[in-house]
Amino acid sequence: MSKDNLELLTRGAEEIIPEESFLEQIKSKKTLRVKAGFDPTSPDLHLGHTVLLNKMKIFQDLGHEVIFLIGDFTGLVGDPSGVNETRPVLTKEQLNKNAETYKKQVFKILDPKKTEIRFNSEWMQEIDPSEFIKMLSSYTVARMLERDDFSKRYKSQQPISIHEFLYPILQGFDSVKLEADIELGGTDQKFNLLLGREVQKHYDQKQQSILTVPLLEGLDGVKKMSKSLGNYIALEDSPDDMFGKLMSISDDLMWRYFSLLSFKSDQDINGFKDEIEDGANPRDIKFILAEEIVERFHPNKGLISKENFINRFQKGTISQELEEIALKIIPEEELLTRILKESNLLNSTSEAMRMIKQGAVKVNEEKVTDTNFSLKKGTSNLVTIGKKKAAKININ
RNA sequence: GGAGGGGUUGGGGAGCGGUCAAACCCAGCAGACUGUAAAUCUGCCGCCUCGUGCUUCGAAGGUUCGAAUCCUUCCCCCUCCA
Repeated sequence: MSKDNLELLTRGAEEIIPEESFLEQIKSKKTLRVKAGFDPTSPDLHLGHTVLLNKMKIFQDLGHEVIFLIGDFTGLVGDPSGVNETRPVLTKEQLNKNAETYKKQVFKILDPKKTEIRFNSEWMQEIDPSEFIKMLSSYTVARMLERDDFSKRYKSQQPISIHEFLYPILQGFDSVKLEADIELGGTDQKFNLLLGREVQKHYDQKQQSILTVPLLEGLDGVKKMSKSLGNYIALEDSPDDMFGKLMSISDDLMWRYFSLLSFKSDQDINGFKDEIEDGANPRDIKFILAEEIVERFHPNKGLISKENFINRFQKGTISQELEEIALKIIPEEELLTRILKESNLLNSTSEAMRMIKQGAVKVNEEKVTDTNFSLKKGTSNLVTIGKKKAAKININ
């Protein structure tokens, strides 16, 4: 194992525990079993997930066995990490559906031929009660309560369901079954990952090392990227959407994204920083980031989406791929306010009234100021609302 | 099982008989500025036929000239005691 490879593996990692045994494992040239678990709770993968997936890919490229574990059984329990209340339990059908979507998406990053996909229901469903008890005896309530979110909830008398204690242990048991040498996870998983070591020890197995990666901040730059917060970039987003969202992040956040998402070398990234110091426009550097990321998930679309972006925002013109809306009206002409609502560009005529009053609406490049403005039957009009919404509306 | 507290417009949270479409904060949206942003400033932020119009404050009734505010019943949440 060369020094470069080690750097690749540890770059961007938050913590490696215990560091010594990790280094030993890497240097041993043995093929390692590297596990990362995913809760099949959210059907869409976003860039936040890719921080971990990229790390898995690196292990994979270096010849290690990467196990993509789908926690279809533990999903029934619900991971209490970082949550201050009991999570709702998902139905079996929901879990299965989500798992399928996961599989489809991870191979945008991982090499399908080198990835071992496993479901923990595989062994959890078979487990017999005495084995189950043995497993649960691997950890104590007191130690479980050491965990931050549990202790907070316990102290503030918030409910903690018994089954929530099971989750970390089950996850640890997965490591036993898979004979994991290394487990990867987000920083919020630290407790669970460490507990895996305890469970392995309980089963007289060699303890895994753990490597945690930071949680990627979402578009707002503050909260972690998540679907429920709406600050995410999904792998399934269109190239233009993806590019636009990436360009909308703050300059500060750009560096975070560079280090966690880009495959550019530290040297390159530092070079970019120098360029900006020397007066380069940070926007142009952000272009590089956006293009790389879009290109990764939509091959050959990076440059096109960049051009679309420039056309749309920089030159103030609208890209060619406009949404076309056909609208039928009965009278000879119809109020623009109603048309905006009918076309679903806006939610209500009240909103349309406001937009017009605020000078946000343009028809065929002309700003509309009159709330009684109408469009005639048989015409085709380019309507824009603010900077983000635009459509060609054909009225018949 | 017993005793209290509460459900307000996306979230948080005021209001506690008229001046309430409902303070304030956050989120969101628009305009200005700019380097796409961010930050900042300004405005908006229930619905429509845009008017001293209409429908909202857990639900249904009731008292009143008038209710988010008072009464009754119901539903739901929380805390404390057991």
